Amino acid sequence: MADIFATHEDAGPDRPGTRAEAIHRDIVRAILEQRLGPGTKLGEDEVGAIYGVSRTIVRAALQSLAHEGIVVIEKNRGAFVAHPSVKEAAEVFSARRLIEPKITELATAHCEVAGAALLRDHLAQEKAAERAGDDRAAIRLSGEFHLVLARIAGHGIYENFLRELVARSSLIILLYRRSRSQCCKVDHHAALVEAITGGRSAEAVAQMVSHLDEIERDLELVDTAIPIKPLSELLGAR
Amino acid sequence: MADIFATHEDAGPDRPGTRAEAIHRDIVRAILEQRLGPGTKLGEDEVGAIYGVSRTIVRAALQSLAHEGIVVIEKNRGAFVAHPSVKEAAEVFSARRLIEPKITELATAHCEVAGAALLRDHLAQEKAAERAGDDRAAIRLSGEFHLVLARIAGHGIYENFLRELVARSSLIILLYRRSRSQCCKVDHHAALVEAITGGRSAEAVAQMVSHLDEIERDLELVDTAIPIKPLSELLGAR
DNA sequence: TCGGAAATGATTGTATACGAAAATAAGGCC
DNA sequence: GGCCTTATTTTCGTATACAATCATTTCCGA
Repeated sequence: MADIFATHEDAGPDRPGTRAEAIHRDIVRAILEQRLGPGTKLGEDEVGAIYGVSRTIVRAALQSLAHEGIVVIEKNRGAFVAHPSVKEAAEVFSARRLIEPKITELATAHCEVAGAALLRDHLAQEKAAERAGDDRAAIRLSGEFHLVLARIAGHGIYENFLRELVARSSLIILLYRRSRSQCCKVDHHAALVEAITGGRSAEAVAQMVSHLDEIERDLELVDTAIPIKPLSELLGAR
Repeated sequence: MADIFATHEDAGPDRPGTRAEAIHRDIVRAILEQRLGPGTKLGEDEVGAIYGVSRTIVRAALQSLAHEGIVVIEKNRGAFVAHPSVKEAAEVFSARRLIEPKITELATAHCEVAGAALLRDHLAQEKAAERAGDDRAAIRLSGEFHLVLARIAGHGIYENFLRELVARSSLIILLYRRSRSQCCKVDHHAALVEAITGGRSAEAVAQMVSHLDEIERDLELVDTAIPIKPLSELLGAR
């Protein structure tokens, strides 16, 4: 089947799109890098000052983030980085266990040379970040690995769903992880890439399932005290 | 012109939340009732005039709808009701086939007396609408049936995902159905309710799968000419 | 000293104004 | 007559101003 309508956004180089989308991406990135923790207040003026835009733009970005469930907007109170409850955390991971095996299966089927190259390149980036001791990049890349898989799977809806789930996972891990160990081990990803590029679908799916199990096993899903995070000069700094 | 007063007090018994959310819901409702078809232009001023609010509110609603994939915003062009491609249609239904069996399973497990009452009440509404020949209500209720199931399942993420998928399904059915027959037969829903309230999980899941298969079988997923729809005095009128 | 009520400050909700981009219509040139 | 160019109009993108709401502080009385 050929893609008749390319209604989706281009995956070109870096595309600012609208400014609101740029801010959206930057905040998601900050969450993926765990610079922004749950409960952090995102004041409209404050964020607007950081990015040099008006509140109008910031509002659009925050509403978009709220729709993805990684920001909570309280009426007349403001926007805050979401603070997933234990129940929500469980929901996020059950959703991932449902969707990601399917994505893995699709990715294995659709993995042409281009896809294989993408995967190997991403894996190399992960390894490089880990070797360089760049924890922020490492944790973000390990989350984005799953999105690369979704991209290769060629299923836009699953990709969007997973984008949400991965971002929320980042918050959940920050809140509930019991160890300080790396959450997504590069070894697992490497094994996944092996199986996928080798076309071994069943093996790849099994790898993914056990990978997700391992991530969730490192969580302690009980209510914890709320860690309040300081202000944000964490944004915009690149 | 549309009377502004009507929308002002016509908030209904359900909570309006913010006004943007109310507009969001009303447009989704219009799509579920197939009063709004794919490609319909949703001008900001036009919609704002209908609901008696400023463009600011309308923008928020449209952006939210765009995020759910049922509205497409083209830069400097405006917002339009989405026109799902064949590929997107296939994606929507593959996603439903993945999620809804899981929802059915959960709903069966969590279906207490309250849930059973909800289901039976909804089923009665469907039957009543069908008997009354109210096609609009019938088609909307048949879509919302699946959302009731998700609500009973008690899984917020699945519920949100499915809300998106159901709305998009409505557009897809409008575009690609090959017959004029009712898309969701009440009989199927009745059988589902039977199995679910009876606690027969496997049977319920099987019913759901065959139900989805039937819906999709009634679609002809090939590109068709674009049916352009007239303006919207379809909104706000209840 | 403690508690409550009013004033104050900060922040968001909403509307409107202005500039920019694109679609549309009009006009001249070939 | 057809087509390219240009003027106009509509519509959106963004910023800003004002109003409403909530949180906090202050002040007074018991």
